[in-house]
Amino acid sequence: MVAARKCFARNGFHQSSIADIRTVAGISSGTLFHYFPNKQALVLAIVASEGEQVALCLSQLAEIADCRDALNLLLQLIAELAADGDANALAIEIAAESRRDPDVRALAADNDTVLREGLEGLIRAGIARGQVSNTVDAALVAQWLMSWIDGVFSRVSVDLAFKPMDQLPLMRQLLDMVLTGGRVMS
Amino acid sequence: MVAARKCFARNGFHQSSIADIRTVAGISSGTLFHYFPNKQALVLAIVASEGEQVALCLSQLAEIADCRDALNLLLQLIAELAADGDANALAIEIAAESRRDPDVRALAADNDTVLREGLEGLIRAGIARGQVSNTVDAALVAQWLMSWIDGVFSRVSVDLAFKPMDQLPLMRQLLDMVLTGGRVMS
Amino acid sequence: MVAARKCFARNGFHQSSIADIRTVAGISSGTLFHYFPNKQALVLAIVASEGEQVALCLSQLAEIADCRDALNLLLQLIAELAADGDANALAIEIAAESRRDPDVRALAADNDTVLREGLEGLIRAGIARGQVSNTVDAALVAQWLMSWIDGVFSRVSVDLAFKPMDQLPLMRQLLDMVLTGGRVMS
Amino acid sequence: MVAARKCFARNGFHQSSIADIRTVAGISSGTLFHYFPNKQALVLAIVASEGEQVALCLSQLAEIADCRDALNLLLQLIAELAADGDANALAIEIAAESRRDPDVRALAADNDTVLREGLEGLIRAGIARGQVSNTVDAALVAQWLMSWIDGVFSRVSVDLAFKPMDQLPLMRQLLDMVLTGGRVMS
DNA sequence: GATGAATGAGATTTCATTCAT
DNA sequence: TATGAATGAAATCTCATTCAT
Repeated sequence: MVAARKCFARNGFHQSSIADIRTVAGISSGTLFHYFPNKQALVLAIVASEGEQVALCLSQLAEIADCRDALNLLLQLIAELAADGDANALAIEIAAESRRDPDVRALAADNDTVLREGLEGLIRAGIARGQVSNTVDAALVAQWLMSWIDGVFSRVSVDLAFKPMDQLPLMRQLLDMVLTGGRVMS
Repeated sequence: MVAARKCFARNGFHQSSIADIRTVAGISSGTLFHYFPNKQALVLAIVASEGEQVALCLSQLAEIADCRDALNLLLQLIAELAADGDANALAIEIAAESRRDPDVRALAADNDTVLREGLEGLIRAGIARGQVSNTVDAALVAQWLMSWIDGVFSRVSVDLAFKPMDQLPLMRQLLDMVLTGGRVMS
Repeated sequence: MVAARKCFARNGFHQSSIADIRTVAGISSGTLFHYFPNKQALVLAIVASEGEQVALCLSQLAEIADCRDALNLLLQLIAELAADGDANALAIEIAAESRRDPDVRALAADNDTVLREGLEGLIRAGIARGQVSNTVDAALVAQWLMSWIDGVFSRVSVDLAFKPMDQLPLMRQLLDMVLTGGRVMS
Repeated sequence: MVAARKCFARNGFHQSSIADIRTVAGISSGTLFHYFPNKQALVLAIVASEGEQVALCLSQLAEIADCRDALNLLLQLIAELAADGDANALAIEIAAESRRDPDVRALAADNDTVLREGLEGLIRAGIARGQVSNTVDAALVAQWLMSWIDGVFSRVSVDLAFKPMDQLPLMRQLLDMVLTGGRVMS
């Protein structure tokens, strides 16, 4: 499955033939279909594993006492992950594939919901603990962060000059301001 | 070709067969290949036409006297465009295809550069006219806006509950703050 | 399609690969699938063409003035057809395939009904014209003849020593007796 | 193997995969191939077991004192067996497979010969005992009965409205007449 | 210019069979 | 004996592209 990941990241789901994958994996086609009933199952397995990583990452962030620290760390993790070619490529492949395969879409939407609700949860926890202004609309801010996250992944892929890390200071200040509430809220 | 656009938006570049396209277009395969030497040319033509729309849009924005008005309008146009299913789908298809086909990537990168430099130009013009703080890093802000734009397109596609328009007030305030300079700059 | 017939008769539907058929037909696989969307369609086309032959044959028999002459001729035609290797082989293949593929079964059942009702019609016409005893149960006799017809096809295939023609005199006498009515009816 | 029988009857020899059979049998493929060297051996074993049943049935019929009683009983047994879905399906599968696999054909032909010669033997015994006219051509009548038997199996499979039992009275009268000799012989 | 029949390489998937454990 | 992971040949079907008409 690690081989499939590599192939898919490099060439995309539909441009990676079963022959490519089995060659990289060093197994026969029969063996491949012994473990995965069809190519879609392979794709779904990879989407699911991405989801597990998201969940794992969120559970670690949730243990950080200060909500702002947690979110700042998240921004940094995203910037790092976006710079990882394979992770980035897979994210875009999954987005594209979601448009066609309803099963992929469902799984990807689950992953997405986990992340978004995780962010929302972090913010709410921050409000509860008094670390974030109680005028903040947690759902809206979570959506805003999700846009940025998706955007960073996209940018890295499209614009070779884009360095996620360069965006961090600006985003941190904006996030700080948003969480502080004040004039910024809708 | 409007038929190809429809097919590509609906099913993706690789899932739309020539047969699909020629059926929707109501022409024979021979005729199709008379106008486009191969399938890739069809894809490139569509990517190019997207680019023309971007350029057209920017030229109109450049004529607006107040840089902030222009950028606010841009935010709104993006929010509207992202909500258009076909435009959104095509954007994602192009992003995915760019990862494999260098010709597509080159063309898409050109489109991207046009937009990014257009934004940067708007901001610089704003600085020159004194509408934007001269402490603002135009390139950085343009990149930040590009992230958000890409992110909004992505969000619409992934999260059915996401409404681009809901994000506008927040983004407008943030943009305003960023352009005003002050503490926000890196 | 004549090539497919040959292959199917020789090796059966599932033992004839597309490659076999296209080789015999002297065309490429692409061409084959240009005319038939899939292998099943090829099978169905052949089953349908068998049905047309049955209908044609029956329409000719229906024009014979004497019902007994018509039925006697039918017995002879069956005996001749059963001796034709390809026709015989196809009949058995169709019977076997009908057990699995509902579409084939439906078409084969149609063919079968046409023949059975044709026989019944011949007998009823004979009764109407006074050529056959009006104590005869036309449906039952038609069923009996159908059994014999199927049986002859089967026998030829299983028992190399079986000569359909040798059975004709016996069957003609039995048929004559049945149609004459008398003690024989149920 | 009872599981294989079930699968073969339901789906046919070539449509039943080894995986199907071993699942129904509740054993592993390794175990299956421990007992049967290959799939063909499984088919042959089933064909052979059919033959044993035929032989058993005949030996019981041979013990009946009156030849006509024995043959009448046989007609009834056939009508009952033909109505048994699995037995019927297998008979057709064997007929179809015989056309391709010489080993199957040889075994099936043996079974067939046993039955035909058994019938012939019953009739000859009847002649010897004076229960059947000595003008009767035993071989020919046996062939005629075999045709009917095969035909009944085929009819049941093709024509859902066909009830073997309905045919019995007619066949019994015809058989009676044939065995009595007289005008009916060739 | 327009057509659509023909091509054939290549894709996914199945399945009988083997063999190390 | 029993297992089931591994094999790889072969099957069906797709599709971008060509070219004679």
